[in-house]
Amino acid sequence: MGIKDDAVEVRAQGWRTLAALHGLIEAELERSLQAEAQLSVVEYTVLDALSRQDGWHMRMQQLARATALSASATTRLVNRLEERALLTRILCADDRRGIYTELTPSGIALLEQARPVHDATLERALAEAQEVPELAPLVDALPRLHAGV
Amino acid sequence: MGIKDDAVEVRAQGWRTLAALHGLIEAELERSLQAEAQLSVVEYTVLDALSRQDGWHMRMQQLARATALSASATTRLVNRLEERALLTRILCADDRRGIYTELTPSGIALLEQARPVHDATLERALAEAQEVPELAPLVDALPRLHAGV
DNA sequence: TATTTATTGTTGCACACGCAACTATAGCGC
DNA sequence: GCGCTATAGTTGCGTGTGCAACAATAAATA
Repeated sequence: MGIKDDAVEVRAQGWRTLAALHGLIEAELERSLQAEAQLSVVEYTVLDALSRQDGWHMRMQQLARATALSASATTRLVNRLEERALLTRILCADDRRGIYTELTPSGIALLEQARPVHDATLERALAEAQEVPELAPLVDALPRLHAGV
Repeated sequence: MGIKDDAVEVRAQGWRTLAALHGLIEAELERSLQAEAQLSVVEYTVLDALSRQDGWHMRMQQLARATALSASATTRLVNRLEERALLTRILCADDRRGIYTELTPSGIALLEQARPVHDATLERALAEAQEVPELAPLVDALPRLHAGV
């Protein structure tokens, strides 16, 4: 029973660490992306996800999953980006309920401007987190996940 | 240069994995805690943090850090919990700017009711994440962080 | 002591979010 | 073909959030 309780506590602690690191990184990304490219983190996530998609288009629901957002939030997120002409909605031919989104040249350009900012901030945030004893082990573990790639 | 670019991409991918897992877990916790204890995740985080604090009181700023929230959001978060009589504000004697927060008996009771829900949901969410190829490596790495405890 | 500067917490405001209800299209059974 | 259920996306509404400006107290400096 002691062993079982330990497992619970270890999970809880792992979750707290994960949440803390996530909060720290997201806050820094939010600031720098907002300052350098007028993009929020989710907005950047959308542009980035679209750019890494074959053919550069995704359905609303895919975007919702990629951003961990609700359907309604995704609609408005796409609205904002479309109003700024960073992407366009494209009606789906075979399934007339579906809507594809696709980056515009402006969207690609802004993404290419924002990506180095994103990457540099991420590197800096991880370095800072490295200094926090609580977070350091997770920071170390992170690059090992996809090291083989 | 190829090596350096790889490091950037590995970091980005690690961050995407971290964000995805965080989003998945938080969404499930949000639902179950709301349903079973009328608590949001941050609200639970506050109660939990207070319960694990010596003397059971923390300053606003500590809470802000523990929840990765802004100062203003923390003020209102404490307002909500205080209105529900789950915690109380206590003026700091030595530093009259500071304000301590302390769990009430109701707060402790609700936390004790919510904690098993939280822990069970966390276990379930991690098990689900385990099934997602993208997330599995991180799920595996998580308990190793504090395994020695 | 008087003045300036830093720190702690709160409030006005605009905005992004989730939930529930809605419309429109697709797919299935008869 | 006709209904029924499921799915895709949008909109109304209430609420939680961050930023900037603020008040109150502490600490530093002269």
